[in-house]
Amino acid sequence: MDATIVSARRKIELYRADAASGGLANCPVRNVLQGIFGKWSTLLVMALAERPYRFGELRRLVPDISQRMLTQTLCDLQRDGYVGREVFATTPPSVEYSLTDLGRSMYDSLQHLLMWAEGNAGRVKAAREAFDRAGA
Amino acid sequence: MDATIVSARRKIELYRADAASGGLANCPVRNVLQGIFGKWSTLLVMALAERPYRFGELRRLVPDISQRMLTQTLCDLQRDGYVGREVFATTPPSVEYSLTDLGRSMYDSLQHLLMWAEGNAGRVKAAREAFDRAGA
DNA sequence: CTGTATCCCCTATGATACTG
DNA sequence: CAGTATCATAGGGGATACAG
Repeated sequence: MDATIVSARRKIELYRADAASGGLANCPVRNVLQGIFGKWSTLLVMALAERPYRFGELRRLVPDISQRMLTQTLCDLQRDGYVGREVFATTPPSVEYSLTDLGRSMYDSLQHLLMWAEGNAGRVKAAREAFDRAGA
Repeated sequence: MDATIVSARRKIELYRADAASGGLANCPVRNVLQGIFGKWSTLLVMALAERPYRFGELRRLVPDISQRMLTQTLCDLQRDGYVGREVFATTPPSVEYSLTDLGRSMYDSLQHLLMWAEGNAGRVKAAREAFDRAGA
């Protein structure tokens, strides 16, 4: 039984840790993951890992996002401690967002998966197409 | 400009790669991530990383999941090439699910984030509570 | 420029019942 | 045992208009 397998079992337990007290919805690991994998969260964290951005800059950088979701996602990331928000009393006012140390730390771990996704997107796509062909 | 920053910029570009052709929904990296971060996907991959499981075993292991979502999530994971499905012609029939090489490879990269989440769930929780206190 | 406030819709998820 | 089919629902997400 190697380290990977042991680790997997431990994580299942953690994932299910609070199953007794209200179901998996209260699981701490799951709570963290849900904050990271919103539709826009990962993309914004990636952007802010590059450098701080202002609100409008982010909007231009990610043209698909609605203003509502940009505000909301940034607020969620700030609430989880990944993103810091600094207001400058210019006229008109400007707001700068940046990764906190916690956010940077999280991003370091997230990167492994991002790189994997980047390198294996073709394989996954091929698997999907093969599966769909077989079904049809 | 260190490797992390360069890498971040590259990923943003990849994330947005197909923005022209139908929006970020067609982004290859995003497509992969969405398959991994469904509500139950990660948990099932973690379980199957430990050892192969039969359908009923998984259901008992994850009592919160509905039968419908267990079937559907397993099917999605199979479609993406992460999970293999083997039918045994016993009576009554039994079906065994296991991670493929692709699934194992993906899980190796996912693990970094899972370990981070496990080790930092407390920090994130504290950040949320501080944020909510300030707002209230 | 940086947000809030509404309204609306659609998809992911769940509950339940039925089948090979 | 291992699914399918059907119906119902909540909430994530978008469009638009307004505000400090």
